[in-house]
Amino acid sequence: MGEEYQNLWETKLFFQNEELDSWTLDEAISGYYDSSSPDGAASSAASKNIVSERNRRKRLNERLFALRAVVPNISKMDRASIIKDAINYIQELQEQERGIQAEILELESGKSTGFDVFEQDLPVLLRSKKKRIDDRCCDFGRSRNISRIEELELSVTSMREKTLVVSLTCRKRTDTMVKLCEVFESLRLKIITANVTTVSERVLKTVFIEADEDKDHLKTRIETAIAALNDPLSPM
Amino acid sequence: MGEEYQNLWETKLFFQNEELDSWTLDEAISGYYDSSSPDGAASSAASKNIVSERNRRKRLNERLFALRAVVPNISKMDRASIIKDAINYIQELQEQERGIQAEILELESGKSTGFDVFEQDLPVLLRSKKKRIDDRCCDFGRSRNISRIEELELSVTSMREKTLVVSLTCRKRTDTMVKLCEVFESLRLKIITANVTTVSERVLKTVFIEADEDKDHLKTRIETAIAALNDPLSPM
DNA sequence: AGACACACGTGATAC
DNA sequence: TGTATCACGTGTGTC
Repeated sequence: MGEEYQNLWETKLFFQNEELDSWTLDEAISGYYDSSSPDGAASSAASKNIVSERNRRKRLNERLFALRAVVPNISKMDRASIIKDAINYIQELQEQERGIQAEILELESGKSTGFDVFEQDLPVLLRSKKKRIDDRCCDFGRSRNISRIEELELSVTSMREKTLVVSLTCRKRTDTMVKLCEVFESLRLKIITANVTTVSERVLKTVFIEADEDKDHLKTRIETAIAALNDPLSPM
Repeated sequence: MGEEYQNLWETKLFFQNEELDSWTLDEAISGYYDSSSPDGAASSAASKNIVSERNRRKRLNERLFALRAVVPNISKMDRASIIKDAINYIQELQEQERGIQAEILELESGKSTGFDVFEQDLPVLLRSKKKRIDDRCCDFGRSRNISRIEELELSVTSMREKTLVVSLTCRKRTDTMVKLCEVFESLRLKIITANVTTVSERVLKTVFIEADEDKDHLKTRIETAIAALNDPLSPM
């Protein structure tokens, strides 16, 4: 079905090119369409235009053909479908690139050889006491930059239909994990599973989300939410 | 120069769409070109064809526009140039992908100090390929020491009455996480909460346990269980 | 002027 | 049958 259609199209292109190669161009034009122009100059110009336009179409088809060649899994051989599939393919590759760049960023930022123990390993009781101490520190630090989300690295990748993966790292400050959880609480997301870990003075959080939302859109939402948390007084 | 050309083209498209939106289509056709067709049916068919063709061109231009949008560093706004740049861009991305695949292969087989990536952060395409590599490694390693618990670091701390915290790390091999879970299953512990994460080719596991058991005793139990898993043939 | 790029309408053709 | 796509020649516009 689609296969025959492809063959048809290429056959058409083939004949077109064959005409151009085998015939003298002026002959082809004059023999085809000489109902007008007793004037020789005008005829020449018209034929020039015709052959030029023909070459232009030929080039465009060749490029379209080449585009189809570099895109795998082309469904239909439509002109529009070719471009559409190319767009989708480019977007896939771009997603890959972004994810991997984010990973490399993480890789470079958190190059700590040894790995220390995690705050989350502290027992709940101790942590509550610790929190009270932190709160006192917070009273001092509210006007400073304690309890902010610092050195954030955020990447949102779409896994498959309806599933997004948010993976972020930031400096480990007091209540950073709590603040992160509050941020994701405020976004009202459909969280499939989430994981928060701290290692080498940084917090790593990974969240699987079920959503139709665009990944870039979600990313900006998270960024704005974190920005609002970092600076609650700013116009939001 | 190229900028004005772009604007020109988009203006043309704009007018084209405006015509389609503001006029009645049949009016547009008949008012434009009514030199033929005294027959009403034929005229209708012709106009249908005309509007259909117009929509087709419109769609194609939209797709071409979208293609231009996803391709960065577009030099000229030519139709042909757009497609050409898209092809070049795709080929660049494909090269990048190959390089990164090689990196991942190294990363997977060798030791990387830094801190890499959650496996789930890898894009889907790469993951499928990666999985195939993993499977191959598995086939080679089954008879050797793959799927063992290697380079284990284990600590058991008693938190307060009746609560122990096990925190361990080991190399990340195939099925390491599964094996770890099996170990803790076999110990019949009363697990409050557990967390497994992989970072920098290592697996980190933290388990909160409710037990009266002595922490050193639990530690030796875990060690022997892991030893038994690593060498099932030994007298256990 | 000439070269180039585009949109348009039209007929042919395949499903 | 009608509804898709396509190539073609042509007119129009810009550089």
